[in-house]
Amino acid sequence: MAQKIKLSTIADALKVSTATVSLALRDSPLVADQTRDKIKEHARAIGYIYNRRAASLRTSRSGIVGVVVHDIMNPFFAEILRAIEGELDRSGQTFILSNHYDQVEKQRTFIETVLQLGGDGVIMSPAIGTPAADIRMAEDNGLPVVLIARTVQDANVPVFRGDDAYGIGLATNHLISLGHTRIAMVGGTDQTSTGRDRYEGYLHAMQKAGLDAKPEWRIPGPRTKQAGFDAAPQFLALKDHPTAAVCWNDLCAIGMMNGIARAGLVAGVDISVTGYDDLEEAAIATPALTTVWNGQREVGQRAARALLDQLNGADTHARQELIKPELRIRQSTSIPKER
Amino acid sequence: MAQKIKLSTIADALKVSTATVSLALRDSPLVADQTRDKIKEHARAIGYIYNRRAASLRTSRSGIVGVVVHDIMNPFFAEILRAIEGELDRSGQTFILSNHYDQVEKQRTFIETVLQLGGDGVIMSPAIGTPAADIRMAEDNGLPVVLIARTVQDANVPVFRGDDAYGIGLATNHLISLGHTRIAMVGGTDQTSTGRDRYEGYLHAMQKAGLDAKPEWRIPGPRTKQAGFDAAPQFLALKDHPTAAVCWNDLCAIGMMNGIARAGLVAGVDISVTGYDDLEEAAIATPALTTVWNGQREVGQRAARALLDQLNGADTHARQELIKPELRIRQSTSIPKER
DNA sequence: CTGAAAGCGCTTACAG
DNA sequence: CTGAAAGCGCTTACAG
Repeated sequence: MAQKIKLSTIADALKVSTATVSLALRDSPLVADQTRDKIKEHARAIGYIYNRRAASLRTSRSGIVGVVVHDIMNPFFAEILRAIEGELDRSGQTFILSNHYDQVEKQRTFIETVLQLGGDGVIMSPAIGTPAADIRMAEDNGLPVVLIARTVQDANVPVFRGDDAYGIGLATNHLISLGHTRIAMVGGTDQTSTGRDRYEGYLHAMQKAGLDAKPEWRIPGPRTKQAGFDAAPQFLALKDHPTAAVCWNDLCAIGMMNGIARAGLVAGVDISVTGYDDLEEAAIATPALTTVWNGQREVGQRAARALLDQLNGADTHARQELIKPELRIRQSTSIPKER
Repeated sequence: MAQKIKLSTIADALKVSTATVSLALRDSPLVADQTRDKIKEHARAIGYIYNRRAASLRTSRSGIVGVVVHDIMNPFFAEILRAIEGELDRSGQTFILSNHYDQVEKQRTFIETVLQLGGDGVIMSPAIGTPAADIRMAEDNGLPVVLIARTVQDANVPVFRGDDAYGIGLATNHLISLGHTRIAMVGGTDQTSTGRDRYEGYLHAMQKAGLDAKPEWRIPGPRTKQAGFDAAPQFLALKDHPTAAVCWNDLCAIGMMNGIARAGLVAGVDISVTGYDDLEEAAIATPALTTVWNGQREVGQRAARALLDQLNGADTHARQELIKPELRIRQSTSIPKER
């Protein structure tokens, strides 16, 4: 590694000032075309690398956006992240990513890091138990925050997520219309807005149809394939043998379908199962999963755009945008079959 | 957002110099205990945020590590990333992440970004067609590179990956020992070292057993669930009806098992299928997938540690570390059944 | 143990 | 259209 090349290296070689070089490299109209071309050409030739730390120290804009979610291994978040990446890329923003695994402490550390790096903003799916104060802390230090997927009480920032109560209603009503009367709800936790909203939505749909949603029919917890798989025996042993399961998400549903298969039953024939999210793999699961499209791409795109708009000075008032979910009927649901 | 709080804010308030504050905050033994405590206490009280850009401009160490892989949505990489994250976290390093989707150009842009941010190093699974020059460019600019999963010809840097030829041999030999003689290989591309090595390993195992590996039995391409799913009809229509498929990875295998189920056949009974990687979900697939453990966690941990060691001045000579894969026998393989 | 001063590599008014 | 100079917020020799 030779001598570090900086603006002044170019300036000296070309007998101009660093100010001119700086402006030229950023295509300022203040610089004569000829001068600019000469400078850019030389910079490329000697392999100059722009030092963003120095620039950002001066301008206090870093081009960095922090993104923190529960777990990027979860395809639900991965799909959102892809959309965010696409948007940020297009604006030349770099993003730093972290999982918080629903640990408030880890999330706090991450926000701190973004602040230290002079980040321009943060997009986050808040960890369970995130206090509004954590979000206010970021904003007080000039770091705008945008929430995705989950809400935080009293945090006065934009939120982008699906309409959970409505969406789970679509799935529940679909099963009811097929003739199911004993429908269980599997997965999700009351500790998140998403978990509460979906359970409420299920209860509401059942009540509206005049059906009894027995408390025993709720199996809370599962949010992963493994957990859904493990919950299958529990579901099958449920009192009064429900003929259908509304699952909290696709992962839980796919896992449970695998668990049902292990028990010698066939999902979509013996037991109807619905998912939630419409992950890419929902369509190729066996059987193909009836689920609710939850607009991951929409959420990611809109959240990123909202943040970018805000960075560009737009007045992004704290708004809550609910994406309208849509039912996707496939093979995992059918008319009830008594066991 | 009030007045920006910086070192000198604290220094002024406490009638000490910024040098003392700087040293105190970093727990230098040069500072008297009393002074240090007073400074740290005050810093916390007024909500001081350390400006890493400024510090790193001075020290030329940023605490940032770049990580770039094909696609974080791919659980194979996601599992590696988790391990990397764990290691970096422990050393207080932040990582910025990017997908290159096998586009050399996107990968180059990312390396450029890491350089601009003054990153301390890069861990990458090189995109198809990565020229050694791209890696040399990073190193020439003081950015150490560590490769994972794939090799780049003539790039003189550490590589951590599984022993592909050996691993695929385990799967192939397992099928042979069950009595299969017509075994196809599905998925993977010749454009990566991984793809070539696994195909070679399969050929080698077949030859060693005196079996004919017909070129038609190779279905190149699939690396995702969707692609594996789509390849199922093609496999089932193969000349001489192979009774088993060695798949290039778990995703392809799981997708293909779903495709086989759609065709009314049962994987693990009518057709034997092996995967590769032993992703978390391999064990809960239906049927549970016989596969080859590929040490994702090992790869991630060792790669991260190698980089950290290098940052701490260790002489990390360019070495290639092959993790020894292990066979995991489950339900998707059985004795051959003629169709 | 503490302080004064220089410098990391940029950008931005301000002159000319 | 171009240049000289100050300053972003730290850290690091160097004195004392």
